[in-house]
Amino acid sequence: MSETKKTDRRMVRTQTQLRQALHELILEKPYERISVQDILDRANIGRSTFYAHFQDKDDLLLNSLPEKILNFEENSQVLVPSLVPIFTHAQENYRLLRALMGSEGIALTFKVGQKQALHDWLTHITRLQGEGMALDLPPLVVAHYLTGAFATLLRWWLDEKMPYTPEEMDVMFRRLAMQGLGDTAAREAL
Amino acid sequence: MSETKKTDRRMVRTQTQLRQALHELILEKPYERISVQDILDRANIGRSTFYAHFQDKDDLLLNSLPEKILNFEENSQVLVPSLVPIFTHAQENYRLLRALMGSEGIALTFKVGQKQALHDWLTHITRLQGEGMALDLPPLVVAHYLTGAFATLLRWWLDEKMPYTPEEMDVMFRRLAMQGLGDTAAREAL
Amino acid sequence: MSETKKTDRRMVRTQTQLRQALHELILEKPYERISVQDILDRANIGRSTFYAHFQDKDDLLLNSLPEKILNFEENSQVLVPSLVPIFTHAQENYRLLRALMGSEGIALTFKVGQKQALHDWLTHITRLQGEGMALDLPPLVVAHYLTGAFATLLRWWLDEKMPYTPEEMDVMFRRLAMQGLGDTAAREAL
Amino acid sequence: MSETKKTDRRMVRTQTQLRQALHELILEKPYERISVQDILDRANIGRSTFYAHFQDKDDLLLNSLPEKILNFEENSQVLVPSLVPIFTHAQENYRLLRALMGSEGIALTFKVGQKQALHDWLTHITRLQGEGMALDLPPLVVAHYLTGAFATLLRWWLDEKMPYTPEEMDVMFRRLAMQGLGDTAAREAL
DNA sequence: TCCTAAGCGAGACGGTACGTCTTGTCTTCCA
DNA sequence: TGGAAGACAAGACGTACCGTCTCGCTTAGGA
Repeated sequence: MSETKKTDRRMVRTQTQLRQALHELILEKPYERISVQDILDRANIGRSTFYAHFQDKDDLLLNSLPEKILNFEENSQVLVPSLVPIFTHAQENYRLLRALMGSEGIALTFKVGQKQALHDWLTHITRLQGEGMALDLPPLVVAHYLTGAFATLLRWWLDEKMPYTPEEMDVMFRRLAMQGLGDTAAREAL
Repeated sequence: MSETKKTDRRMVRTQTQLRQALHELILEKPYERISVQDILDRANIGRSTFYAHFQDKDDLLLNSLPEKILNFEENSQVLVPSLVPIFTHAQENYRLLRALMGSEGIALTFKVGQKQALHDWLTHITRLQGEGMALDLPPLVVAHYLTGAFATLLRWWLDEKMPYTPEEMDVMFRRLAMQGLGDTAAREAL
Repeated sequence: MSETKKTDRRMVRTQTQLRQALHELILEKPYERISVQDILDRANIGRSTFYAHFQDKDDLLLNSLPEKILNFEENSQVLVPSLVPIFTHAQENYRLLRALMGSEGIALTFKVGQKQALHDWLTHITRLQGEGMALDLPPLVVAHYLTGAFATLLRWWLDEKMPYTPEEMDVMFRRLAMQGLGDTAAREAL
Repeated sequence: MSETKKTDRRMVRTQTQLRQALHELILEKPYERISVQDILDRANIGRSTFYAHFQDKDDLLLNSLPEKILNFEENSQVLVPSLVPIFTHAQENYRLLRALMGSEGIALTFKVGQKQALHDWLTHITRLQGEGMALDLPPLVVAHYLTGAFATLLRWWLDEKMPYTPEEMDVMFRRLAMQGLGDTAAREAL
């Protein structure tokens, strides 16, 4: 039943070439300084073909990146699920992500990823609430708090050349998220 | 000792005009679509003059914004000081910040602000540690965690047209930071 | 002996559709702004099919136009034969020719037509000379002179929406060609 | 009181460079195959600068050519003034005109030149009529007839590498224009 | 009647040029 | 003498076409 036409395969190939070319270029020079023409030259692709497939250099970038940067396993009762897979995934794409650091490319990537993560987390929290979990803070606030903290930590971790293992990061993050700083440090009331 | 020459005053005036022009334009159209020429036309300033004062459109923007988005009072023993002044400050600049939302302008602004906040917070934490506070997590991790969460919440708050008062935001944030979600929600171990 | 295969008929049909489509489009917009794609869309013809039949848009145009714009009756002893049939012919194709006016299309058409006319006229003159006619000017000069004058007049006549009848045009042209302006106007020597 | 500003001189220089570059390129390859980019590269001129001065490659061409291809001395009582200066002028620009031959460039040039010539000739004829000259043909017809014949002859003359001297061409043309072919060849009435 | 080759539509593709836009530099003019 | 004005080089952008090509579908005409 494989309905893949020859034409489709050609298009997939074209897109792959473009993605590949962009990846290579990202490793070579700052994302901002990569022009569409650079990509075309590298991929041996015509200009119009590029614009037939992608809107933008940015569009291609997003299409080029791992589909799901964040990937929640959605059946647990835990409010903050393990983030090990995510850190591991980032680790696997380390070279590319690192090369994007500091450029608009990384901002774009994280913007999209964070949005996705936010949505997932919000859905998760809402579901748990529906299943009877008590939560005396607005879910939106919690979700933004968590994703913001997480995205920033992830970014820092990559920036600093991954100074901890994914497991260590996960433990630290969940510790902060679940217990806060109170046990450790605070001696005053708020 | 007042060494303010005529020339200086003129230069201040020029810069003010440019700032003002940018502010107006930000309220009119997306930051990305504002060209240097737009600013020059609005301010009745010559091109070379602009580049004599600022490197960039971005440079002008950063110069145009409230100097300190984040401003810590640095004498308390509290790990998470009150954030009310910051929310209030943002509230006062609401129109401008709102207009920047979604554009690269806000990314830039927050990038700078967050960096500043990170530095302040880190200094603060380190000082407390020096004064004997126990903290079993790396200060860098904590500082990034907190600033990331805070910046994201602030951004969301502005995006959503400030659905809570500065005081409410402050309470919620500190609650999450100090106690985490554990009391509320978690019933399982990690 | 009719060797017309079905296949041939199919091809004729395709070419006719293309010609027809071009004609329609010429009446709708300037020739330069008609793209091959426009023609294909109008004719419901595939791109490759077009290029199997014609080299060019121009090729199609020339193929689309009345084969002989100029048509000499070749037996007379008159140096300048009646041009009435030509004007009449142009009159019949008036709408199309008019629509082409001002565009490269008309230039192309007249270029081809004038070339044909030149050749015919030159042959004609040479034949007359061979039959004993005295002519103290180079035939090439005379032929270019006449065709140039004629083509320009024809063009003007179409441009001006045919302000005279074909017969009037013919009389005036032959008058100028045979007698020049001398009788009328010149009082000085050259 | 020479009011030529420095800025003006700079602009003149830019335009001259562009003209010069186009001239050179025309001598090297067909006009159609010269791209704007070619001109820019040759002239060391920026793209935007080009479009600030000229609409088009064509615009530049027309600006590049001798201002007046046809130049009537307007005080004589002669219906067909001497064309020697024009042929001579063409002769001086022979290389350039020759290189343009066959391309759209020459079509454009002659189109503009012929239009100018037509206007001048028409004015001339009309003036003579006003001064009492009898002319039993419509001036428009005469003017188109003459300019058409002349332009075609000029083109042919250049095409054929100037087989006659300007004086010879002038004599032949005026002979044809003033006396027609009648004396020579015609034995029949119209 | 079947089967094979040609005509054909559809449209992806590489390539080229276009005219627009913006940037940052540089030169000239003017107060 | 320093700021205003603005010409300029540079070069990326997204659009429009072009002519080539590959692919299957349809169909005619010979076996």
